[in-house]
Amino acid sequence: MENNITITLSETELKILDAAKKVFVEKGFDGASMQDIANEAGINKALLYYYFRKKEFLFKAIFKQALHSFIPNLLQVIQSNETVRVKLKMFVDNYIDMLLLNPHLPVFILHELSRRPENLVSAIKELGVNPTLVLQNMEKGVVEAGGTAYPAKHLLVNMLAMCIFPIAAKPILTMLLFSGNDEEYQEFVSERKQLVYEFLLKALNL
Amino acid sequence: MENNITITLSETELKILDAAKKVFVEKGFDGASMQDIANEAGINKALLYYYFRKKEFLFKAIFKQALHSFIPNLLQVIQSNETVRVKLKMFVDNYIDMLLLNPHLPVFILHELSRRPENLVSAIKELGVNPTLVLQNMEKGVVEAGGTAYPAKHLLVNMLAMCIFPIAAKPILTMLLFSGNDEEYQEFVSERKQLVYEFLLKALNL
DNA sequence: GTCTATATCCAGATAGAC
DNA sequence: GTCTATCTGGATATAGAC
Repeated sequence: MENNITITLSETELKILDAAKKVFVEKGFDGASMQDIANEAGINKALLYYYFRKKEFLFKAIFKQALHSFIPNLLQVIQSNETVRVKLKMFVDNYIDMLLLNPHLPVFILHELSRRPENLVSAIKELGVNPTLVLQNMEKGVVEAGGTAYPAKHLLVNMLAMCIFPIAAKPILTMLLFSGNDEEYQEFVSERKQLVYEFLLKALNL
Repeated sequence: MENNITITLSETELKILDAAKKVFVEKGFDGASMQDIANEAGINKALLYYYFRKKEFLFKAIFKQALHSFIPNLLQVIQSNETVRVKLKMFVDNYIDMLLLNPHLPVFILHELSRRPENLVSAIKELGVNPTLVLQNMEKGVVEAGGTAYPAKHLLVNMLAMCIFPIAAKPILTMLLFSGNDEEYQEFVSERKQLVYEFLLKALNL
């Protein structure tokens, strides 16, 4: 199973990966052209093919990275020795902060997975994440802290939803709730770090 | 502002719109080809241009429709004479049911809006939805029913998030939580109609 | 209104010079 | 390794016959 090797990437290869990440995440696989990526990287288009041979291969390299950020390292937070409250706060804070830095990430991942779910099977395996344990810990942790039992899968989805959706739906929310004012939107999302946390506490009776 | 007219659409035009909806919503603007749409409609490609002149025009017709479904008619539910609890239940039930029938809708809307937010301004105006009143009503309704005050905009986003996200993230959730078993995923989403409702009640102390 | 044929363009991909 | 030049296919879009 461990057929990975570590290689040192050249300067150019790094430039390409950076550029490809930016372009793919913003435009999606179908909307991005190899010319776009070459321009962004400041190199010749043929070089892309020299290093990656096909658009698809370059894309897969990017997609894997992106998926790793998107599926947060729940294990680390949930399996830590903190109280449930602290864990929840840490998770929401860190995840929303990460998403604010990568605002296009959610829509990119959701769109590409919806177009080509096949990619997922292999990618998930490489992640090595098994959520079952995490879920059991969550549910037990809540009850032991005196909270109300709530199905762990639904709780996890609720948490992710409340963090991810406002980032994914930025354009429509900015328009609908803030008349297009971007600063108000940013402020709103920052507020959510505290408000989502409180919402979860109340819902779980913690 | 009212420069709309009502026209009767021909059989062929309806076939085209149906096909275009299916193809665009599944593949996105960049991923869909006019040939795809012609095939789906069972007609000649040139006919598409006869009726809509440009891919973009055909797309806009579809997008407008889709946006209307995606921004639910909150007004109707919220402004009704029911109790807050009933309103919440009705909203979650109806919205999740609609999304289950249109599983690609969320990602389609989010992706296209993220690619071309310009389209939004005009589309929103045509919707004629002003959420401010709705929001005030929600907040007041909760407090008057004996619940805990919670910022209405955040409440609205939480509700939408918990309904929309599990549909948008179907592939990854099916894989991560149900080892790829589709029926279990479907079952899970149906359960949410009740569980999201209860989650909201508890969080609002209702 | 509906079709066939075709023009035009652009994107992915390769060949080969340096 | 990096570039220029080029091939090839497929996509948008139009012309014109029926």
